[in-house]
Amino acid sequence: MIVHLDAYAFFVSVEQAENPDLRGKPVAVGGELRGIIASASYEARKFGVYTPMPSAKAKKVCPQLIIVHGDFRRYRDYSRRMFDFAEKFTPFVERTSIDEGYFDLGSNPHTDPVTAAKRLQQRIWNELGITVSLGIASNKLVAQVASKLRKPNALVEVPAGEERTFLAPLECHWLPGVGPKLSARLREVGLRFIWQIAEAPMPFLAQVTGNYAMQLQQHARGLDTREVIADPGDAKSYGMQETFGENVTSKPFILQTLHTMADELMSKLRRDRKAARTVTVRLRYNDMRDVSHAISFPAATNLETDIYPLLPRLLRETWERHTSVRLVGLRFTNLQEAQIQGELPLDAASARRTRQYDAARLLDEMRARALPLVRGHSL
DNA sequence: TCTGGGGTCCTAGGACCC
DNA sequence: TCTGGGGTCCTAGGACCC
Repeated sequence: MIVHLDAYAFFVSVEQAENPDLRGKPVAVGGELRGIIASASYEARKFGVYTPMPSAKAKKVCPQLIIVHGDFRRYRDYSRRMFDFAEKFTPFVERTSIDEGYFDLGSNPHTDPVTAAKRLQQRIWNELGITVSLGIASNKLVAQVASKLRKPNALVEVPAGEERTFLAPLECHWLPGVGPKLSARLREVGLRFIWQIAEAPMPFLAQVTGNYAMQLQQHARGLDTREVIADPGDAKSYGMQETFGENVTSKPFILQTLHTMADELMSKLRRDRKAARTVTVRLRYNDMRDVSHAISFPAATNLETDIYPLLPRLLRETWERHTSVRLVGLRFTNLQEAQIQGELPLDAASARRTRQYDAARLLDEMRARALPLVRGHSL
């Protein structure tokens, strides 16, 4: 059996665990200026605060709302401890996000999944003060839906053989992969409930959802063959984006922002001994239109000398005159293991590259050591 | 006081190769 | 000379997830 764990209002729960005064109050974690609500307490939701609602609007719907700024280091720490508990029950744990994951209890016939899940739920509450919901089913998909069905602090078990019956009466958007767009499209053609997708003739469904139709119908019938993966592997891209407090029309300012982002991302690449082959710049204009441009190198890199000259060019290609920019983003994709010293044979170019790489890494390490002394705290 | 930030995956068209 | 078809890579955009 597979268990899906879903923390309830995770960020807010962590804040409440750290500061019990916040319990029982309308609390949200979110940004101030043009930010959005990332997590809202049960009390806040009663006022109509939901995610991702603009913070400004949330404050309007619920004037007494306490908005806390997120502390992602703390959330990551709680997350790690939460999944450490799960690993005491089974080595087959797959984290899918900071507050969600699967674990497979299948192999041990002496373990009753429900009893084990209850113990885990209790333990997370006792030791972390975090409320989680758990879904138990024969596959990932059904376990995930089950865990989200009756939050908070729920434990929903779907007995083997009843997957399809369980999903049938739910509205389509409960299926993972059915977001606002597809949901609306399905409704347009009269498909409102999951049972209707399960029973729809395939040619009809294919007309509506294209190549996705087969998988969608499998899911609607409660079928899913994915396994719980203990090691999800490395990230496939590194990126950053920033929404400005006010829309920006200054190209130099945006270029400066891109440089800062590039520095940070290249540091991350080097730290993880990765290099990227593709760089993408994205602008979001004041009308919420996203425009992006990308360039690929013949070989992966993580060096300023390669990346910096590209930024003005990418910005120029993405830039539209007379339109102000609300967001700028930079992303590195097509990641590879970085080539580091000791690789043979070395031609002149790659030798220079290696020296640059070592110098850059050294600089990163020096910065990492110096910063805590300079600032009085570590990152 | 409209609409964040971190990602993944898919698609479609064009270039290019054989 | 006016033309096929398969394969791969690259780019831009978009849907979706938490």
